[in-house]
Amino acid sequence: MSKQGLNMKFKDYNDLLNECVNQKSLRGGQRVQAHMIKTQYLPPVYLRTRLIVLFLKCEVLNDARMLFDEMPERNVVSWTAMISGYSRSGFYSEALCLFVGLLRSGTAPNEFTFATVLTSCAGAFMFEYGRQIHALIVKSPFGSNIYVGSSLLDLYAKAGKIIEAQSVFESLPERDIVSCTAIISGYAQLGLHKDALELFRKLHREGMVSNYITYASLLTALSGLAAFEYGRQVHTHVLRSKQPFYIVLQNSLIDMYSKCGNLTYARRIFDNMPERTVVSWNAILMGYTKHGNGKAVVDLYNMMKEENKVKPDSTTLLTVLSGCSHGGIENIGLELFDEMANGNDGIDLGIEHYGCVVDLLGRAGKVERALQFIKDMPFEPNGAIWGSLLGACRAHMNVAVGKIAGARLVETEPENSGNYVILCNLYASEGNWDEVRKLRDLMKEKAVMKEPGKSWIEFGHTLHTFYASDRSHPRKEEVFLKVRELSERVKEAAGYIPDLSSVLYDVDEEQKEKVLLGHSEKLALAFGMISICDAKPIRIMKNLRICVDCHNFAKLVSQVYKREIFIRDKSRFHHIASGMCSCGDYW
DNA sequence: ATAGGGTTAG
Repeated sequence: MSKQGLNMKFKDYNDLLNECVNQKSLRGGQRVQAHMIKTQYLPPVYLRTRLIVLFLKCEVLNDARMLFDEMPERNVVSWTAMISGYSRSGFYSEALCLFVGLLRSGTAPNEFTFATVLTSCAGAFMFEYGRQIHALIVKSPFGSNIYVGSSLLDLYAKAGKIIEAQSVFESLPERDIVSCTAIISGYAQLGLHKDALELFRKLHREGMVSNYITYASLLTALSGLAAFEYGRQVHTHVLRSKQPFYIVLQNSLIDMYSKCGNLTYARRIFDNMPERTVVSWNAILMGYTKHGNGKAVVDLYNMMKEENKVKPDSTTLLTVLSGCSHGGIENIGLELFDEMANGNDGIDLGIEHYGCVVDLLGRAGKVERALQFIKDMPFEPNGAIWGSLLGACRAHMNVAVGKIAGARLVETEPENSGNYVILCNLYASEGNWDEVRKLRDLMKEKAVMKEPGKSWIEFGHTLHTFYASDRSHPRKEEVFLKVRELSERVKEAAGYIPDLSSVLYDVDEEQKEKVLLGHSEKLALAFGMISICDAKPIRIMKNLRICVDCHNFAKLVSQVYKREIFIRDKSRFHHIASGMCSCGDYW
């Protein structure tokens, strides 16, 4: 800026600032600002706002805020720019505070403001506040704006109100790829994977042109369904469509393949990535964790630290600890926890990380030490912690500690029926039938019906779903006969004894066995034995944790029929072959 | 001038 620049006017400043915004030049903006001060030029609202936008773009939020606070007057664009700056950087509550300031100042928000502020509500989990803003929008002329609409439906979806989200989506005067992706991902994020997939297919038929965000959301749903064939089709399609291969999409592919049981494909994508984020590492680590491959988890974690390009986050640490536990390398896990707790990574450990240590100690049979650890830890133990300890007590038949954990669990989560089952088994093992009876009464009174158990299996490009004692499948007769046949055969050949203590209904023994044979994973297994060719392994998915009896049943089937079985339950993969399971019977 | 949807974990 030379001498003749000293009497610069609005237009000159404006041109200069536009140039700076385009080039994202912070220094340029600062020079313009200094020049204005030097020449005592008082910039109008418009130019001040341009400068704020530039600072926000360069991520110097505090400088932008200072300019904003110094403004003698503001218009809706200045407010909105500042609000969206906070929102983009994740300072949602700051953004919401400013929105309140805007309303107080008597400025009328516009469609840009509403779109931004709804995103902030979702980010800050302030759904009730979002609903109030929705009421403002209804009174405003912006209800039919597509940006406002997609932001609003996303807010409802993230609040778990999918019906409201769907109705906002349907009321949109027009649809574009963003609003379509928002509703698909809404279903996927809520675990309504089947609905997400169906909606995707419908919108696709209607001509939706997907982009990489749409595919990432779709892949979340396919991971949940473990729909391997479909997932692979999406992968090929994405490759063929020659979109730039975004990291987010590769991350979803890693997750999809590992949740479909194909770690080889997942690892191939991971290895070939030119750039990785922490999510890429977490996704592949989680894959090995769920498959019980503790060594691979630790190797990868070391590789990550050696490479030193991507910093681990708290999810990484959690996954690594959980990987050591599921992978049966308790000592290494405990060592790593000490390292983490001493702050090498500068990440605060949460109660979940301490929960992993309880798992590690419990799995190693150090149940008393686990109890002591819980007493010493800097958190108030919650249901997950006591549940983990109770699981260890069941596996190692430690009735004394089990009573303590069980008592605390019945207090903290009286509605969880699974806890009663384990506790009853423990008391039954020492013949304390009085206590068993009391617990059953308590359970009848307090426990609620959990999510119904279901299992599914991919065959002939279709997912076949089974519920407990299901009679809806077209081949049900065949399936029931096959379950009986399997049961008789493993009884004879391998001494299968149904674990009747897992059934808590008050019915006779014959009925109990019937209940056990009706479990959804046994139905899916029988269906797989009928329909899938002998050479192929059977892959079953289950929405809850597999029960002890079904686990045992599958092991014996694998032994007697010489068949490889993969079961993905809520917590991990069980790779079952020759009568043994990769989980080491601890899950 | 200012705006919406996305990947891992529990």
